[in-house]
Amino acid sequence: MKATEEEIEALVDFLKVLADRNRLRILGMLTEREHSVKEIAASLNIKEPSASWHLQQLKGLGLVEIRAEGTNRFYRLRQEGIHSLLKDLLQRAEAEVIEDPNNSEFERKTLASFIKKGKLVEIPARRPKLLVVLKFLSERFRVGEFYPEAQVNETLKEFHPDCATLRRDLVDFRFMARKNNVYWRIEPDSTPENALETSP
Amino acid sequence: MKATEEEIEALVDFLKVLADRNRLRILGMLTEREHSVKEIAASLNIKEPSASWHLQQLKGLGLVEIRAEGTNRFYRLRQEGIHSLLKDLLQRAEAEVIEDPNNSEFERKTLASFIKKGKLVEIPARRPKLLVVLKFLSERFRVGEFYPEAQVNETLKEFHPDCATLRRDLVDFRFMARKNNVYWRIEPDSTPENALETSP
DNA sequence: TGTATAATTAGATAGCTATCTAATTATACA
DNA sequence: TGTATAATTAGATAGCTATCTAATTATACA
Repeated sequence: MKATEEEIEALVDFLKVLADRNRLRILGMLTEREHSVKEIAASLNIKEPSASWHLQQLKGLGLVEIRAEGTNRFYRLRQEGIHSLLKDLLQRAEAEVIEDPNNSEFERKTLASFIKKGKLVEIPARRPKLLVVLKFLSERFRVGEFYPEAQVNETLKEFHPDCATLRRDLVDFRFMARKNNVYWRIEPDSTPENALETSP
Repeated sequence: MKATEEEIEALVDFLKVLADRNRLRILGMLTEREHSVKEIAASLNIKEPSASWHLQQLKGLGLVEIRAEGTNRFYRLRQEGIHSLLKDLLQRAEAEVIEDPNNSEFERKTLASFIKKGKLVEIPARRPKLLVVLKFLSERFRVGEFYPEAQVNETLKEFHPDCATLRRDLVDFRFMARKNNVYWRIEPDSTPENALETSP
């Protein structure tokens, strides 16, 4: 991706406005129906000037528009597209970071539940789930490269403190091979013989 | 959309990390290849501790991972999915806010160039583009409702200070009708007779 | 074992922003 | 015309965060 400086500035402006708990809640409220400033302030438990300020931020991005009625000013979402924008963001925030498009549904769910914010929360006890996690971990290494044990440990420790168990499992379940304290990743379809041929 | 409080918190955390010029630039750099902390600091023209701090923020979201090599630590994107995530966000930030899925390509482009951040940057001189903009503006009013002139002006002023010209054009090009200083939107397929029948 | 390089951690700070209260503006209505 | 209600604007401030320098940690290599 080649983003120009201008694009980055525009995106930062956009994200900065969105990256606020109360403004997201306002957008959430407005997906249902229009609301006056007073209503919004009451719902968020903030004073009216604060609500007014947030709404002006959102208006600056063109996300909301105003309808005046007496002394009230009803704010509403500018377009339904925003609806899906928010929904998408929510889903992506949780999932996209972790998902691999090649993964099956089972693999996807397993990884989603065992890997949170880049950490392995627990080494799965159940064999099928363990295999999914080991496959995922093995993909942190490149096929064709050779890794000293210390480096394997360091990489695994990023995910879980018990790198020794993970390292042993990776070898036992044939995701990685080992010789003279040097490790390498086994390609899914490679045979032990092939792997040995390329060992250091 | 019904977002739980937890979902909102997760999304805010995610957006807060992304809503930073330097972190976006780092992600941009990492879409091309892995980089050391030193390289990133040099590119962004900040000191190494600052670069390190940004990378830790990104790591906290699981967006990047580390490969150690000697005293260097090379950071790389965690997955290609992020690539498309960023690209999407960029496009959306620009376009989605404004776009209407029903619009033709021409309408989409015209609106994208004339309406920036919810403001009409200029009243188009060319007839076809003017019509697109007028259609868009007319959609700010509900069919079946009647609007006093002051309210029409206020709504139009949100887009451009010269509300008088816009109001006149809306009537001249038959997007809206007017009687006794009250305005209403004409449905695309309604005839002048129909419109008069429902006038107040 | 000592020196150099890279990175991180600790601690300080400038600048930004979400919030508040008080004042002002705008509208409705008696 | 005066009063009440809603919203915005003005001005102040607490709290957060991106940044820096200095100190520490980790690794490579002579």
